[in-house]
Amino acid sequence: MENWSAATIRDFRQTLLAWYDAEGRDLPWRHGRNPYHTWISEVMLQQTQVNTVIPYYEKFLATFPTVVDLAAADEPTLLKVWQGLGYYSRARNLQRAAQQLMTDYHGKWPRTAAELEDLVGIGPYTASAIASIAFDQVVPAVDGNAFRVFARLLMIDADIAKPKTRQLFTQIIQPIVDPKRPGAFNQAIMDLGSSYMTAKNPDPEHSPVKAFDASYRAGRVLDFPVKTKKPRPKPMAYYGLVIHSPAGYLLAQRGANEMLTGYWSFPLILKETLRNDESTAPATVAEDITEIERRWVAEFQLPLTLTPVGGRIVSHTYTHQRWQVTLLMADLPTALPLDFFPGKWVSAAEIADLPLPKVQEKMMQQFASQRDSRAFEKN
DNA sequence: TAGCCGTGGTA
DNA sequence: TTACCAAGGCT
Repeated sequence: MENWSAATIRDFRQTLLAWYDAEGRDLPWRHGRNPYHTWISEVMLQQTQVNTVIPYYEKFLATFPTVVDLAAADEPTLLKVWQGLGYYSRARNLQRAAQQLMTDYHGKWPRTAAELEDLVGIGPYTASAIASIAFDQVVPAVDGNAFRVFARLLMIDADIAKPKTRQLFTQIIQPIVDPKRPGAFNQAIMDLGSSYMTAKNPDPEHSPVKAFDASYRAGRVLDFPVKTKKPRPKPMAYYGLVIHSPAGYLLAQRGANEMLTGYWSFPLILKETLRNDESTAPATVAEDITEIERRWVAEFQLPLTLTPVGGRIVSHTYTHQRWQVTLLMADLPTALPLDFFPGKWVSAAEIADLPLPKVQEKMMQQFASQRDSRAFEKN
Protein backbone atom coordinates (compact mmCIF):
# COMPACT_ATOMS: atom_id res chain seq x y z
CA MET A 1 0.00 0.00 0.00
CA GLU A 2 0.94 3.66 -0.39
CA ASN A 3 2.45 5.78 2.37
CA TRP A 4 1.93 9.53 2.08
CA SER A 5 4.54 12.12 3.05
CA ALA A 6 3.64 15.14 5.18
CA ALA A 7 3.68 17.28 2.05
CA THR A 8 1.32 14.93 0.23
CA ILE A 9 -1.04 14.96 3.19
CA ARG A 10 -1.13 18.79 3.21
CA ASP A 11 -1.74 18.75 -0.53
CA PHE A 12 -4.54 16.21 -0.22
CA ARG A 13 -6.33 18.18 2.51
CA GLN A 14 -6.19 21.38 0.49
CA THR A 15 -7.45 19.71 -2.68
CA LEU A 16 -10.21 17.79 -0.92
CA LEU A 17 -11.57 20.72 1.09
CA ALA A 18 -11.41 23.15 -1.83
CA TRP A 19 -13.56 20.71 -3.81
CA TYR A 20 -15.90 20.17 -0.85
CA ASP A 21 -16.38 23.91 -0.32
CA ALA A 22 -17.25 24.35 -3.97
CA GLU A 23 -19.10 21.14 -4.76
CA GLY A 24 -20.17 19.61 -1.44
CA ARG A 25 -23.84 18.70 -1.11
CA ASP A 26 -26.25 21.07 0.60
CA LEU A 27 -28.00 18.71 3.03
CA PRO A 28 -30.54 19.63 5.72
CA TRP A 29 -28.29 18.47 8.58
CA ARG A 30 -25.40 20.54 7.31
CA HIS A 31 -27.13 23.78 8.27
CA GLY A 32 -25.73 25.04 11.57
CA ARG A 33 -23.94 22.90 14.15
CA ASN A 34 -26.57 21.42 16.43
CA PRO A 35 -25.32 18.12 17.92
CA TYR A 36 -28.90 16.86 18.20
CA HIS A 37 -29.41 17.39 14.48
CA THR A 38 -26.07 15.77 13.66
CA TRP A 39 -26.90 12.80 15.87
CA ILE A 40 -30.34 12.16 14.37
CA SER A 41 -29.00 12.42 10.83
CA GLU A 42 -26.04 10.13 11.49
CA VAL A 43 -28.20 7.42 13.05
CA MET A 44 -30.71 7.62 10.20
CA LEU A 45 -27.88 7.39 7.70
CA GLN A 46 -26.61 4.11 9.12
CA GLN A 47 -26.89 1.66 6.20
CA THR A 48 -29.38 4.03 4.57
CA GLN A 49 -28.99 6.33 1.57
CA VAL A 50 -29.21 10.11 1.75
CA ASN A 51 -32.26 10.42 -0.50
CA THR A 52 -34.19 8.00 1.67
CA VAL A 53 -33.24 9.80 4.88
CA ILE A 54 -34.08 13.41 3.99
CA PRO A 55 -37.90 13.25 4.36
CA TYR A 56 -37.62 11.14 7.52
CA TYR A 57 -35.13 13.61 8.99
CA GLU A 58 -37.46 16.55 8.38
CA LYS A 59 -40.47 14.75 9.85
CA PHE A 60 -38.53 13.47 12.85
CA LEU A 61 -37.28 16.94 13.83
CA ALA A 62 -40.73 18.42 13.31
CA THR A 63 -42.16 15.77 15.64
CA PHE A 64 -39.32 15.78 18.19
CA PRO A 65 -37.58 19.19 17.95
CA THR A 66 -35.26 18.63 20.92
CA VAL A 67 -33.64 15.90 23.00
CA VAL A 68 -36.23 16.63 25.70
CA ASP A 69 -39.09 15.94 23.31
CA LEU A 70 -37.48 12.70 22.12
CA ALA A 71 -36.83 11.47 25.65
CA ALA A 72 -40.52 12.00 26.49
CA ALA A 73 -41.96 10.57 23.26
CA ASP A 74 -44.58 7.84 23.38
CA GLU A 75 -43.50 4.67 21.62
CA PRO A 76 -46.29 4.38 19.01
CA THR A 77 -45.54 7.91 17.77
CA LEU A 78 -41.83 7.11 17.65
CA LEU A 79 -42.35 3.87 15.71
CA LYS A 80 -44.80 5.54 13.32
CA VAL A 81 -42.33 8.31 12.50
CA TRP A 82 -39.67 5.67 11.80
CA GLN A 83 -41.98 3.38 9.79
CA GLY A 84 -40.39 2.39 6.48
CA LEU A 85 -36.87 3.46 7.42
CA GLY A 86 -35.87 0.00 8.65
CA TYR A 87 -33.52 -1.24 11.37
CA TYR A 88 -36.15 -0.28 13.89
CA SER A 89 -33.97 -0.79 16.96
CA ARG A 90 -32.32 2.47 15.89
CA ALA A 91 -35.47 4.38 16.83
CA ARG A 92 -35.77 2.70 20.19
CA ASN A 93 -32.07 3.26 20.88
CA LEU A 94 -32.38 6.94 19.95
CA GLN A 95 -34.98 7.41 22.64
CA ARG A 96 -33.00 5.44 25.21
CA ALA A 97 -29.94 7.55 24.46
CA ALA A 98 -32.01 10.73 24.77
CA GLN A 99 -33.11 9.53 28.19
CA GLN A 100 -29.49 8.72 29.05
CA LEU A 101 -28.54 12.27 28.10
CA MET A 102 -31.22 13.74 30.35
CA THR A 103 -30.52 11.56 33.38
CA ASP A 104 -26.83 10.64 33.25
CA TYR A 105 -25.54 13.79 31.55
CA HIS A 106 -28.09 16.34 32.79
CA GLY A 107 -28.92 17.23 29.18
CA LYS A 108 -25.37 18.26 28.40
CA TRP A 109 -23.68 16.56 25.44
CA PRO A 110 -20.34 14.76 25.89
CA ARG A 111 -17.94 16.21 23.34
CA THR A 112 -15.53 13.38 22.56
CA ALA A 113 -15.96 10.22 20.52
CA ALA A 114 -14.91 8.01 23.43
CA GLU A 115 -17.64 9.48 25.66
CA LEU A 116 -20.28 9.52 22.92
CA GLU A 117 -19.81 5.77 22.45
CA ASP A 118 -21.32 5.24 25.89
CA LEU A 119 -24.70 6.27 24.46
CA VAL A 120 -26.73 3.34 23.19
CA GLY A 121 -26.90 3.16 19.40
CA ILE A 122 -23.72 5.20 18.97
CA GLY A 123 -20.81 3.03 17.81
CA PRO A 124 -17.30 3.99 16.70
CA TYR A 125 -18.37 5.52 13.39
CA THR A 126 -21.28 7.60 14.68
CA ALA A 127 -19.33 8.75 17.72
CA SER A 128 -16.49 10.02 15.54
CA ALA A 129 -18.88 11.66 13.09
CA ILE A 130 -20.69 13.60 15.84
CA ALA A 131 -17.46 14.49 17.66
CA SER A 132 -15.80 15.83 14.51
CA ILE A 133 -18.81 17.54 12.94
CA ALA A 134 -20.44 19.06 16.03
CA PHE A 135 -17.43 19.44 18.37
CA ASP A 136 -14.37 19.70 16.08
CA GLN A 137 -12.59 16.71 17.53
CA VAL A 138 -9.81 15.58 15.18
CA VAL A 139 -10.82 11.98 14.54
CA PRO A 140 -11.60 10.07 11.33
CA ALA A 141 -15.21 8.93 10.83
CA VAL A 142 -14.65 5.49 9.34
CA ASP A 143 -17.80 4.42 7.53
CA GLY A 144 -18.28 2.50 4.29
CA ASN A 145 -17.27 5.58 2.29
CA ALA A 146 -14.02 6.06 4.21
CA PHE A 147 -13.23 2.36 3.82
CA ARG A 148 -13.81 2.52 0.08
CA VAL A 149 -12.13 5.89 -0.57
CA PHE A 150 -8.94 5.21 1.37
CA ALA A 151 -8.74 1.56 0.29
CA ARG A 152 -8.57 2.88 -3.27
CA LEU A 153 -6.41 5.96 -2.69
CA LEU A 154 -3.79 3.96 -0.79
CA MET A 155 -4.46 0.49 -2.20
CA ILE A 156 -5.15 -1.03 1.20
CA ASP A 157 -6.04 -4.69 0.71
CA ALA A 158 -7.31 -5.57 4.19
CA ASP A 159 -10.77 -7.18 4.21
CA ILE A 160 -13.22 -4.46 5.29
CA ALA A 161 -15.83 -7.10 6.19
CA LYS A 162 -13.73 -8.06 9.20
CA PRO A 163 -14.40 -5.93 12.31
CA LYS A 164 -10.71 -5.80 13.16
CA THR A 165 -9.91 -3.93 9.93
CA ARG A 166 -11.56 -0.78 11.32
CA GLN A 167 -8.60 -0.28 13.65
CA LEU A 168 -6.15 -0.41 10.76
CA PHE A 169 -8.09 2.18 8.73
CA THR A 170 -8.52 4.45 11.75
CA GLN A 171 -4.77 4.44 12.35
CA ILE A 172 -4.01 5.12 8.69
CA ILE A 173 -6.56 7.93 8.29
CA GLN A 174 -5.99 9.64 11.66
CA PRO A 175 -2.86 11.61 10.58
CA ILE A 176 -4.55 12.61 7.31
CA VAL A 177 -7.61 14.27 8.91
CA ASP A 178 -7.37 18.06 8.68
CA PRO A 179 -6.89 19.29 12.29
CA LYS A 180 -8.39 22.66 11.37
CA ARG A 181 -11.60 21.26 9.84
CA PRO A 182 -12.10 17.64 10.91
CA GLY A 183 -15.88 17.70 10.40
CA ALA A 184 -15.61 19.09 6.89
CA PHE A 185 -12.85 16.61 6.10
CA ASN A 186 -14.96 13.63 7.13
CA GLN A 187 -18.01 14.84 5.26
CA ALA A 188 -15.92 15.57 2.17
CA ILE A 189 -14.74 11.94 2.19
CA MET A 190 -18.39 10.85 2.30
CA ASP A 191 -19.30 13.12 -0.62
CA LEU A 192 -16.36 11.73 -2.54
CA GLY A 193 -17.52 8.19 -1.76
CA SER A 194 -20.99 8.91 -3.06
CA SER A 195 -19.93 10.67 -6.25
CA TYR A 196 -16.62 9.92 -8.01
CA MET A 197 -15.63 7.01 -5.81
CA THR A 198 -18.82 4.96 -5.65
CA ALA A 199 -18.88 1.19 -5.22
CA LYS A 200 -20.43 0.35 -8.58
CA ASN A 201 -19.86 2.89 -11.31
CA PRO A 202 -17.01 5.09 -10.11
CA ASP A 203 -15.60 7.94 -12.17
CA PRO A 204 -12.00 8.14 -10.94
CA GLU A 205 -10.94 9.86 -14.17
CA HIS A 206 -12.74 13.06 -13.16
CA SER A 207 -12.26 12.79 -9.41
CA PRO A 208 -10.86 15.90 -7.69
CA VAL A 209 -8.35 13.65 -5.92
CA LYS A 210 -7.41 11.66 -9.02
CA ALA A 211 -3.75 12.63 -8.53
CA PHE A 212 -3.75 10.90 -5.13
CA ASP A 213 -5.49 7.72 -6.32
CA ALA A 214 -2.99 4.85 -6.42
CA SER A 215 -5.63 2.32 -7.51
CA TYR A 216 -6.46 4.51 -10.52
CA ARG A 217 -2.81 4.79 -11.50
CA ALA A 218 -2.59 1.01 -11.26
CA GLY A 219 -5.80 0.52 -13.27
CA ARG A 220 -7.21 -1.49 -10.37
CA VAL A 221 -9.95 0.77 -8.95
CA LEU A 222 -12.55 -1.99 -8.76
CA ASP A 223 -10.15 -4.30 -6.93
CA PHE A 224 -10.64 -2.09 -3.85
CA PRO A 225 -11.92 -2.29 -1.22
CA VAL A 226 -11.49 -6.00 -0.55
CA LYS A 227 -14.70 -7.28 1.03
CA THR A 228 -15.84 -10.88 1.57
CA LYS A 229 -19.47 -11.48 0.79
CA LYS A 230 -22.21 -12.36 3.22
CA PRO A 231 -24.38 -15.50 3.23
CA ARG A 232 -27.66 -15.54 1.35
CA PRO A 233 -30.95 -14.86 3.18
CA LYS A 234 -32.44 -17.96 4.76
CA PRO A 235 -35.84 -18.95 3.24
CA MET A 236 -38.68 -18.83 5.80
CA ALA A 237 -42.22 -20.04 4.97
CA TYR A 238 -45.11 -18.42 6.86
CA TYR A 239 -48.88 -18.40 6.91
CA GLY A 240 -50.41 -14.93 7.28
CA LEU A 241 -53.90 -14.94 8.81
CA VAL A 242 -56.37 -12.33 7.56
CA ILE A 243 -59.10 -12.70 10.17
CA HIS A 244 -62.08 -10.40 9.76
CA SER A 245 -65.08 -9.79 12.01
CA PRO A 246 -67.64 -7.00 12.49
CA ALA A 247 -65.02 -5.34 14.72
CA GLY A 248 -62.42 -5.24 11.94
CA TYR A 249 -59.23 -7.19 11.30
CA LEU A 250 -57.16 -9.05 13.85
CA LEU A 251 -53.71 -7.49 14.29
CA ALA A 252 -50.85 -8.71 16.46
CA GLN A 253 -48.02 -6.65 17.88
CA ARG A 254 -44.50 -7.96 17.35
CA GLY A 255 -42.79 -8.96 20.58
CA ALA A 256 -39.56 -7.80 22.18
CA ASN A 257 -37.80 -11.08 21.41
CA GLU A 258 -38.45 -11.00 17.65
CA MET A 259 -37.65 -8.69 14.78
CA LEU A 260 -39.91 -5.70 13.94
CA THR A 261 -40.52 -5.26 17.67
CA GLY A 262 -43.51 -3.06 18.47
CA TYR A 263 -44.85 -3.01 14.91
CA TRP A 264 -48.23 -4.54 13.97
CA SER A 265 -49.10 -7.22 11.44
CA PHE A 266 -51.59 -9.94 10.64
CA PRO A 267 -50.80 -12.97 12.81
CA LEU A 268 -47.92 -14.89 11.26
CA ILE A 269 -47.27 -18.59 11.75
CA LEU A 270 -43.98 -20.16 10.80
CA LYS A 271 -44.88 -23.19 8.72
CA GLU A 272 -42.26 -25.46 10.26
CA THR A 273 -43.72 -24.93 13.75
CA LEU A 274 -46.95 -26.65 12.72
CA ARG A 275 -45.47 -30.14 12.68
CA ASN A 276 -42.95 -31.69 15.02
CA ASP A 277 -42.13 -34.47 12.60
CA GLU A 278 -40.49 -33.25 9.40
CA SER A 279 -39.22 -36.66 8.34
CA THR A 280 -42.50 -37.63 6.72
CA ALA A 281 -44.09 -36.19 3.61
CA PRO A 282 -44.51 -32.39 3.51
CA ALA A 283 -47.86 -31.17 4.77
CA THR A 284 -50.44 -29.88 2.33
CA VAL A 285 -52.01 -26.46 2.84
CA ALA A 286 -55.26 -28.22 3.76
CA GLU A 287 -53.48 -30.19 6.48
CA ASP A 288 -51.79 -27.05 7.82
CA ILE A 289 -55.14 -25.24 7.92
CA THR A 290 -56.63 -28.03 9.98
CA GLU A 291 -53.71 -27.83 12.43
CA ILE A 292 -53.91 -24.03 12.71
CA GLU A 293 -57.65 -24.17 13.38
CA ARG A 294 -57.11 -26.83 16.03
CA ARG A 295 -54.41 -24.81 17.81
CA TRP A 296 -56.36 -21.55 17.76
CA VAL A 297 -59.25 -23.19 19.53
CA ALA A 298 -56.92 -24.82 22.05
CA GLU A 299 -54.73 -21.78 22.74
CA PHE A 300 -56.95 -18.74 22.13
CA GLN A 301 -60.53 -20.12 22.23
CA LEU A 302 -60.93 -18.73 18.71
CA PRO A 303 -62.87 -21.00 16.36
CA LEU A 304 -61.90 -20.27 12.77
CA THR A 305 -62.71 -21.57 9.33
CA LEU A 306 -59.70 -20.70 7.20
CA THR A 307 -59.58 -20.64 3.42
CA PRO A 308 -56.65 -19.83 1.10
CA VAL A 309 -56.73 -16.26 -0.26
CA GLY A 310 -55.37 -17.22 -3.64
CA GLY A 311 -53.20 -15.14 -5.90
CA ARG A 312 -49.49 -14.84 -5.34
CA ILE A 313 -47.50 -15.68 -2.25
CA VAL A 314 -46.29 -12.52 -0.51
CA SER A 315 -42.51 -12.35 -0.66
CA HIS A 316 -40.30 -10.05 1.39
CA THR A 317 -36.53 -10.21 1.74
CA TYR A 318 -34.56 -8.98 4.73
CA THR A 319 -30.80 -8.88 5.07
CA HIS A 320 -30.68 -12.39 6.51
CA GLN A 321 -34.15 -13.88 5.90
CA ARG A 322 -36.39 -14.36 2.88
CA TRP A 323 -40.04 -14.62 3.88
CA GLN A 324 -42.68 -16.38 1.74
CA VAL A 325 -46.10 -15.73 3.22
CA THR A 326 -49.16 -17.74 2.18
CA LEU A 327 -52.32 -15.81 3.07
CA LEU A 328 -55.27 -17.56 4.69
CA MET A 329 -58.53 -15.80 5.53
CA ALA A 330 -61.45 -16.24 7.90
CA ASP A 331 -64.63 -14.20 8.23
CA LEU A 332 -66.18 -14.37 11.69
CA PRO A 333 -69.85 -13.49 12.22
CA THR A 334 -69.07 -12.01 15.65
CA ALA A 335 -66.01 -10.36 17.17
CA LEU A 336 -64.86 -12.90 19.70
CA PRO A 337 -63.18 -11.48 22.84
CA LEU A 338 -59.39 -11.64 22.71
CA ASP A 339 -58.84 -12.78 26.28
CA PHE A 340 -56.06 -15.17 25.33
CA PHE A 341 -54.72 -13.65 22.13
CA PRO A 342 -52.03 -10.93 22.23
CA GLY A 343 -53.58 -8.58 19.70
CA LYS A 344 -56.62 -6.47 18.91
CA TRP A 345 -59.42 -5.90 16.42
CA VAL A 346 -58.77 -2.89 14.21
CA SER A 347 -61.21 -1.38 11.75
CA ALA A 348 -60.00 -1.30 8.16
CA ALA A 349 -59.76 2.48 8.15
CA GLU A 350 -57.68 2.60 11.34
CA ILE A 351 -55.04 0.02 10.46
CA ALA A 352 -52.98 2.67 8.72
CA ASP A 353 -52.74 4.61 11.99
CA LEU A 354 -50.68 1.82 13.52
CA PRO A 355 -46.95 1.44 12.95
CA LEU A 356 -46.73 -1.20 10.19
CA PRO A 357 -43.72 -2.97 8.69
CA LYS A 358 -43.37 -3.28 4.93
CA VAL A 359 -44.35 -6.95 4.91
CA GLN A 360 -47.72 -6.05 6.47
CA GLU A 361 -48.34 -3.48 3.74
CA LYS A 362 -47.54 -6.14 1.16
CA MET A 363 -49.95 -8.59 2.80
CA MET A 364 -52.74 -5.99 2.86
CA GLN A 365 -52.13 -5.12 -0.77
CA GLN A 366 -52.20 -8.76 -1.81
CA PHE A 367 -55.38 -9.46 0.16
CA ALA A 368 -57.12 -6.38 -1.20
CA SER A 369 -56.21 -7.26 -4.77
CA GLN A 370 -57.83 -10.67 -4.34
CA ARG A 371 -60.85 -9.88 -2.18
CA ASP A 372 -61.78 -6.22 -2.04
CA SER A 373 -59.63 -3.56 -3.63
CA ARG A 374 -61.00 -0.96 -1.22
CA ALA A 375 -60.54 -3.07 1.92
CA PHE A 376 -57.96 -0.91 3.69
CA GLU A 377 -58.73 2.52 2.35
CA LYS A 378 -58.72 5.30 4.90
CA ASN A 379 -62.14 6.71 4.03
C1' DT B 1 -16.36 -13.47 15.67
C1' DA B 2 -20.18 -13.80 12.98
C1' DG B 3 -25.06 -13.50 12.92
C1' DC B 4 -28.86 -10.46 13.48
C1' DC B 5 -31.38 -6.43 12.10
C1' DG B 6 -35.19 -3.24 7.03
C1' DT B 7 -35.79 -0.99 3.08
C1' DG B 8 -35.14 1.00 -1.56
C1' DG B 9 -32.38 1.34 -5.61
C1' DT B 10 -29.79 -0.64 -9.37
C1' DA B 11 -27.71 -3.89 -12.84
C1' DT C 1 -35.50 -12.92 -10.24
C1' DT C 2 -31.25 -12.55 -8.14
C1' DA C 3 -27.51 -10.19 -6.17
C1' DC C 4 -25.47 -6.51 -4.16
C1' DC C 5 -25.09 -2.04 -2.26
C1' DA C 6 -26.09 2.19 1.08
C1' DA C 7 -23.15 7.67 6.42
C1' DG C 8 -23.43 0.54 11.41
C1' DG C 9 -24.45 -1.19 16.05
C1' DC C 10 -25.52 -4.86 19.16
C1' DT C 11 -24.75 -9.35 21.08
